[in-house]
Amino acid sequence: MEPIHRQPLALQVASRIRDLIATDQFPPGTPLKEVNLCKQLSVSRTPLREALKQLIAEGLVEQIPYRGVVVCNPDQASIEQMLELLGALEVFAGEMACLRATPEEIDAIRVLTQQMHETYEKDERLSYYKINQSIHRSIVEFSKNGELIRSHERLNSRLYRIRFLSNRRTDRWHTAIEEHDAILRNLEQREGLKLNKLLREHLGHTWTKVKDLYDS
Amino acid sequence: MEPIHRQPLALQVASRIRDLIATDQFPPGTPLKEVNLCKQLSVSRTPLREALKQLIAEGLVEQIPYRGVVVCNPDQASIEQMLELLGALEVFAGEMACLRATPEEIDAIRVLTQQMHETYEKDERLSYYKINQSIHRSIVEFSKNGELIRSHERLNSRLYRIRFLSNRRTDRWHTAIEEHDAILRNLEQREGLKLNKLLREHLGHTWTKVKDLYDS
DNA sequence: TGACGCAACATTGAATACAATATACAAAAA
DNA sequence: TTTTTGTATATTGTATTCAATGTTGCGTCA
Repeated sequence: MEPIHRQPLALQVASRIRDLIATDQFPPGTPLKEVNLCKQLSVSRTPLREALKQLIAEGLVEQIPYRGVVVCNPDQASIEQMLELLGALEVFAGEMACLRATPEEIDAIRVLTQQMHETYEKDERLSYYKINQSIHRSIVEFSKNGELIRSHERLNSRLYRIRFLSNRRTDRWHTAIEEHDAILRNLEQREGLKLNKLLREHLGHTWTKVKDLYDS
Repeated sequence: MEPIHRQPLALQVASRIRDLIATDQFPPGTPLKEVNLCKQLSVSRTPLREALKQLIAEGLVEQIPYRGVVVCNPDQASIEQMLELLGALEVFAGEMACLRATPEEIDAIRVLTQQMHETYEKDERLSYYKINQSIHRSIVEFSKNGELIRSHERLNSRLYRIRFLSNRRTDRWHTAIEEHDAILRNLEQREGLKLNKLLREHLGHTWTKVKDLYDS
C-alpha cells in the first residue's frame, strides 16, 4: 500500500509562500513580516518561521538578523550566474537522458513539442511558456538522477518569475521552436554529444532575452 | 566597510551538527532527538529545530513527521547519483575556470598539485585527501560562479564522509596524481575541451572507489 | 537650525507551555 | 498461546510568552 504522505504545516506554508513569490504577488523586495503573514495564513509564528527558514535555504528570500526576511531581488550578475548553472544542469541532463530515457518518455517529449507548435500558431503566450518549461523539466527528469532533478527544480523555481517576464518578447519564438525540433530529433537518435551542443546554444539565448528585459 | 556578520544561534547550531555528522560522531542512522540535543548543546528547542530545518533542506538529515529526524544513510544508488552530479558540476566548473581563472589562481593550483606529490611520497593519507579536496574546490571557485560554488559546496559536504572513507585505498593514488598533473597543464593552456574530457575521466574513478568500499 | 540623546514602539530571537501523534507494553479475549 | 486493544509514555508539532534588538520620532541643547 502506498503510505499516506503527511504534510506538516511548515511545508504547506513554505509552498504557499513559494507560489506567492513565483506569481509575483510577493515581488522582489517585499518584506515578509512574521505577524502579518501569520494572520493572513492563519498559522502561528513557529511554523511560519520554519517555512521561512526553508525558503532561505532555497535562496528565494534572504534574512537580515533582527530585521526580517525579504523576497530576494537578484541583480543582473546573479541571474546570469544562475542561468549559467541552470544551463549546465540541463545540458548534463540531456546527455543522461540520451542514455536513459525510455522510448515512451521520448514520445512524451514529442507530444509536448507538437503542442508547442500549436501554441505558437495560436499565439498563446502563457501556454507556450508552460509547455517550454515542461519540456525542459521532462528532459531533466528522464536523466533519472534524483539529485540532479531536485537541484534543477530548486534553481528553476528561483528563476521562474524572471524567465516568465522575459517571455513577453515573442520574436525569438520561431527559432526557439526550431531548436526544440532539433533537440527532439537528437534525443530520438540518442546523439548525446550533438544534443549537448544544441542545448548549450538553445539555453544560451535565455540570458540574451533576460538581459534585454533588464536593459529596457 | 565590511559589515559585521551576525551569527544567529540557529546557524551556529546547524554548523555544529554538520561537523558532528561529517566527522562521523553522528553516523548515518543516528536519531536526532530534540530534547537530548537541546541539553547537549545548551540551547532551547526553537533554535535547534530551525537548525534541523536547514540540515533537512541540505539533505544531510531526513525527517519523518512525528517521528523525528535521523542522519541520512544514502544507499548506493543515491551516492552514485550524487557523485554523478558532483562530477558534472566540477566538469562545468573546469570549463569556466579555463575562461576566468587568473594566472595567480592557476599558480595556486600548481602549488597544491606540487604539495600533492609530496604527500604521495610521504604516504600521508589525510593530507593527500585534504589537498585533493582543495584542488577540486579551487577549480570550482575559479569558475567565478557563486551559484555553482554554493551548489558544489552543499553537495560535496554531503559526500565528505563517504569519500573520506573510500580514500583508505591508496592503490589509485599514483594515477590520480598523474591525472592532476594533466588537469593542471590543460588549465594553464586554457584548453577547456580537453580539461572537460580529463575531468570526466578523473571523476569517474571516484565512483569506482566508493563502490569497492560498499562491496567489501 | 541642526545634531544628539532618549524613549516608545515595532519586530525578531529564544524559551516555554500545550496539543497532537506515535510507540511500547500490558491486560484481556479468542 | 496469540492477537488485539487500551493506556501510559515519549516525542514531535504548534501556539504563546518573554527577552533582545533595531527603528523612529520627538524634544532638548549647542
